Amino acid sequence: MSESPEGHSRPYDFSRTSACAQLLGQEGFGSSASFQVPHGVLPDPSRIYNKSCYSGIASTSAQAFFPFPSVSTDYRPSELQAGDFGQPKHWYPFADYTGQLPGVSAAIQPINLTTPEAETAEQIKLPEIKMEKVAREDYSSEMKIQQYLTPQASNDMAHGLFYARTGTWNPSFWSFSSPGSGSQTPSTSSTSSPSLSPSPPSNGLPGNGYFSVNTPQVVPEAQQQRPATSRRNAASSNQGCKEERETVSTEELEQFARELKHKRITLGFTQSDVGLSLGSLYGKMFSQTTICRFEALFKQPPKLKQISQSVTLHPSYMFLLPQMYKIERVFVDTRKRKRRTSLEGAVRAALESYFIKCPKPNTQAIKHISDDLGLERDVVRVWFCNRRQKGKRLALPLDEELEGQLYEQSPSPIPSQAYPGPSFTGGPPPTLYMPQLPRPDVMKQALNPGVVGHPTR
DNA sequence: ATGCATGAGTC
DNA sequence: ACTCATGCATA
Repeated sequence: MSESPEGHSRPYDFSRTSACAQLLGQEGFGSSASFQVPHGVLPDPSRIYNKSCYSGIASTSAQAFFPFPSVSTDYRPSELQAGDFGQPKHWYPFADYTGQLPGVSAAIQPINLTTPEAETAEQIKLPEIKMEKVAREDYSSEMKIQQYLTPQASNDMAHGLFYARTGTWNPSFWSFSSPGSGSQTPSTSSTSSPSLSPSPPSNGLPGNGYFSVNTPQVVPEAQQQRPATSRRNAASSNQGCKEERETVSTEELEQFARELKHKRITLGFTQSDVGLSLGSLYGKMFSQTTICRFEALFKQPPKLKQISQSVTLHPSYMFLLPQMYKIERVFVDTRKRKRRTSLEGAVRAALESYFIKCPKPNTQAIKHISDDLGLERDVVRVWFCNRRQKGKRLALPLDEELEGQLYEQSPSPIPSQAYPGPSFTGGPPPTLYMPQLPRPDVMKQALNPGVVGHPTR
């Protein structure tokens, strides 16, 4: 086996996180109708993904205070750039909003430092985070959201959540979360104040008003109870009681994931940004990995599902981020994580082969395998665990399409009788853990008994 | 995007 | 000891 070079640091890039989620939430999911993405509008994707493009102050701090107009402007930046290749480095997602065209430079400036919100942000002192890459040690698994509510936040919007700004959200999609929203017209303010210094709530900004959300406690995933019954959605019943909302349908969640992704990309944020920002909402951040899995449409774990549900139900939380963002370094990577083992192709194939024969090897079997392949027992054990997990993950989505016929009903595509060794065949063959749609390369080998006996040592 | 790892909860 | 949710590290 081989190991990866280094494996200890656990950096978390807090650099530009703060505003992100919020942005995403902000209007982003607005009119889905406008989600058309004219291909070709993104001549140079790298630009958007390139961190340098938006690592600057401008984007983050500024973004936070812009109620994007309609999504139709997505990808606008490209357009701008089209005529301004001289400034490839800066991609300002909201340039269009500001009404400034090419003069992008303007948009690049720390525009909103003058806005009330900005001040607030400063007071709360969130910020270093967003601008610079903070020391890697900043990896903290915990962050505190201290100011969930800005003082002013308040009242009128008390439970109002984001309703006020429903305009920016896609009514159809979010409606179920906004009691009053239904009646609102999406027009809103978004267009009203393109200025660089938008004013507070009243004008539709995701400003303080939204902080009224009381609540951190509303969100805790745990609380998201899901009334088995409902399938709910839209519009319904939740008069004012944001806390309990019923279950969001799968479709809605998928929709959410899609829009989240779309908006994220549109705004030039990374999955990490989203994870961190979301974290500020729930007191727990998520890794890039998790967000990635989430975006991958429903391969995500239930827990995240709940979170998305929460966000879906309480989109306004998305607005809270920037101002209250506060990360506290709780600990500085003290634990030592085992170095990641990198299994060679042949070994993997062998494991795959074993897996097919017996997805759930007992201790003895594991020992046998580890000996055979020259791997640590634990490595083998973990591999099997992960393999099973992977199998499920892959199987599930497919399941829906296939109506579960393949995985739910049949234990395994490959009869377990094949497992070599007396002690390995134990109980009934497990279900689900099947490598569906195996990658040819891997499976070919895996299915070839030959490799099994030839571990790479 | 995904492979390997960790840790909590559960059986 | 397993599942599950999630993260670090890497391809």
